[in-house]
Amino acid sequence: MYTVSSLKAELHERGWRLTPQRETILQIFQNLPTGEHLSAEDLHVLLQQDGEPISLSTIYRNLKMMSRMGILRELELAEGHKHYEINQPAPYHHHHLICVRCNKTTEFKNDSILKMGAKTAQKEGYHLLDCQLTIHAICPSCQRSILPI
Amino acid sequence: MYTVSSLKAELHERGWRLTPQRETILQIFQNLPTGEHLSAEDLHVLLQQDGEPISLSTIYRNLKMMSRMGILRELELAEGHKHYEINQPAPYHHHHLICVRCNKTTEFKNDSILKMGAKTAQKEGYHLLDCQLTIHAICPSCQRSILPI
DNA sequence: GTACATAATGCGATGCCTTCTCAATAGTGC
DNA sequence: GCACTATTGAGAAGGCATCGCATTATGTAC
Ligand SMILES: [Mn+2]
Ligand SMILES: [Mn+2]
Ligand SMILES: [Zn+2]
Ligand SMILES: [Zn+2]
Repeated sequence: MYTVSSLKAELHERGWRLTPQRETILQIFQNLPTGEHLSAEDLHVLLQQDGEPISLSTIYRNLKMMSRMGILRELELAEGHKHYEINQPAPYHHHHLICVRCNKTTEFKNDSILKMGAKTAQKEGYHLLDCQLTIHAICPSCQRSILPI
Repeated sequence: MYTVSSLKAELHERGWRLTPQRETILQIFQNLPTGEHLSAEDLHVLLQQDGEPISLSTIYRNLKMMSRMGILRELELAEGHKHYEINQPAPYHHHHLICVRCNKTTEFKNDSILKMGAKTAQKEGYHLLDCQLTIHAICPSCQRSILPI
């Protein structure tokens, strides 16, 4: 599991700083129940409720930074905004099946996909950050409904 | 290959109509060279240059509709806006390796991923539209540069 | 071919997620 | 503690995408 001290070490490597805001954000995602994903706005509200508010600007900046570092995963689960979750290695690593109509999201695991992704990145000389299989589909419930699009 | 008449048939099934604009958009994507992806704005400019302009609203509406039908794929290749390409079955089906710093995109094929995706969707009773493995990484060139984030 | 019902288009206005600007604050190394 | 400068917070700004509505035009029935 990624720790606060390893975050600090990685930040310092690049001449960056560990702030209470970054520590808080990391801890929120580390303790997030399986299957839950947070948007920037979700996180903002959650932190306000917890009594340790962080400005939306700072949240956006750090979600982006931590994704670029490979600590978080940036997911497109719904239209219009991103969702985030902690990026974990196998066997916790997983993928998403999304209904394009109701946005219902189901997680599933498949070890071989991460292996293939890592292999592909390595073959091209890339430094892997995240590997996500996203299945866009229509769920059984929405197939029965006669809603447009 | 998906044809104009099959588009017409699918639209009619739902009580929708085939318009010259929809036909044009489909043909643009069918003739797009391998590895090219278009944003809504790209498509808008391209059509204006070709002398058959289509309003941006109509482009947005139809890109979304055709993605929801499984005709096009909606891709997150860069920050801030979506890219589209035609959705093809094996052996043309492919995936994307993206550098998060310079947005360089490389396509790669892997038949087993689509098979796994189709299997997962089927097992859950979902109607598959698209299955995309996206690898976020840092390309060799960007690894050498000392750019922030 | 004509007429009708209504889906689709085009235009501008609007919405909303995200980024930007910049003064104030606060980590880090010495 | 001090200097340096990365980071934060607040509001303004940007930009992709959607909405509302009058107008146009497709598909169907006659
Ligand atoms: Mn997840
Ligand atoms: Mn492609
Ligand atoms: Zn659904
Ligand atoms: Zn790069």
